[in-house]
Amino acid sequence: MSDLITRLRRHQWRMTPQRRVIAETLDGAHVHYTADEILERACERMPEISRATVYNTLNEMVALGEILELNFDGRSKRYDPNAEHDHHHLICDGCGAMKDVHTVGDPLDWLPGDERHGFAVTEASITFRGLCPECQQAA
Amino acid sequence: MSDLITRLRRHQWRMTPQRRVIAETLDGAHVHYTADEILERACERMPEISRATVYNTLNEMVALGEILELNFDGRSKRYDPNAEHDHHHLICDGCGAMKDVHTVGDPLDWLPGDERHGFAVTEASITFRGLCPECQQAA
DNA sequence: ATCCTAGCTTAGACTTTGTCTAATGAAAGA
DNA sequence: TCTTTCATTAGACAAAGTCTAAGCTAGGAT
Ligand SMILES: [Mn+2]
Ligand SMILES: [Mn+2]
Ligand SMILES: [Zn+2]
Ligand SMILES: [Zn+2]
Repeated sequence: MSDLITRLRRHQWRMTPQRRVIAETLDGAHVHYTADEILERACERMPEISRATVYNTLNEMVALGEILELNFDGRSKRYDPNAEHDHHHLICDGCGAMKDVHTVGDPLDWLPGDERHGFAVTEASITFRGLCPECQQAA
Repeated sequence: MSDLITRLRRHQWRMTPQRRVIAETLDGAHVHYTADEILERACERMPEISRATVYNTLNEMVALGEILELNFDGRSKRYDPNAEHDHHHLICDGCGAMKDVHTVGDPLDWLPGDERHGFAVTEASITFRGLCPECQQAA
């Protein structure tokens, strides 16, 4: 299920131990770590890995189109290995839990022509918010 | 048309010259300045105003619910005086131009029950992207 | 009109997140 | 194995925002 590494191999991209550890950290469903969380996890397996390498590698993976860079809160960016299948996000206002979600139909259809200000609109990304099951209980 | 100041008066909120200048800078449609842009504009009318006051005042206005804090690019936050009417945003990938837009219908309806992961979903915000008329010409 | 006080403003130190640099190290083809 | 090119590293730097402690002021009380 190491899908991300398989995809990365397809590019001419020197595979170093550092890059492998970072890619393995990122692999999985509903994974949306910050650079710092990735560094922390990578350090458990490779204590000498540097912060600069984590940032370099993440930025390269984004440039290759194999991971997504997300900005939800204006604090740290989050990195999403699910770059293959278009999706949106659902975030818990209580604990920050974050899920990949899919809408019924194409969000571009929800923006009528007279609301487009002459733009050629090509993309829409949606952030849904609410309370996860655990946080609903707590409330 | 100084709508924001009118709204701010309704809260118990000491009206200082600094706060008035910041509120006046923010007033208007399709205004989405960064804190730094607001500081720059405020300084034209009140050169001694401090960066800390701009940040303090913006955070208070957000807490009062009279302006919105927006995060698009993971760089600086933007502040939106249009907090009364629900809306979304359309951004030009070329020049960064940003428009308020309205969808046909309620975005919460586009998220089916089996995509909600048990969350109580209360809000959706959409960022549309594309090219503005000027940037389409340039391309 | 003056006083008083809670709360506002200020400069600048500090924090967080991320980028850059220049020296060293190592992957991969010849 | 050798070589070249690209990757890694520590630490300096930068941008955006928060915090602190000292002085100032808006607006109510007298
Ligand atoms: Mn995702
Ligand atoms: Mn807006
Ligand atoms: Zn939660
Ligand atoms: Zn444009």
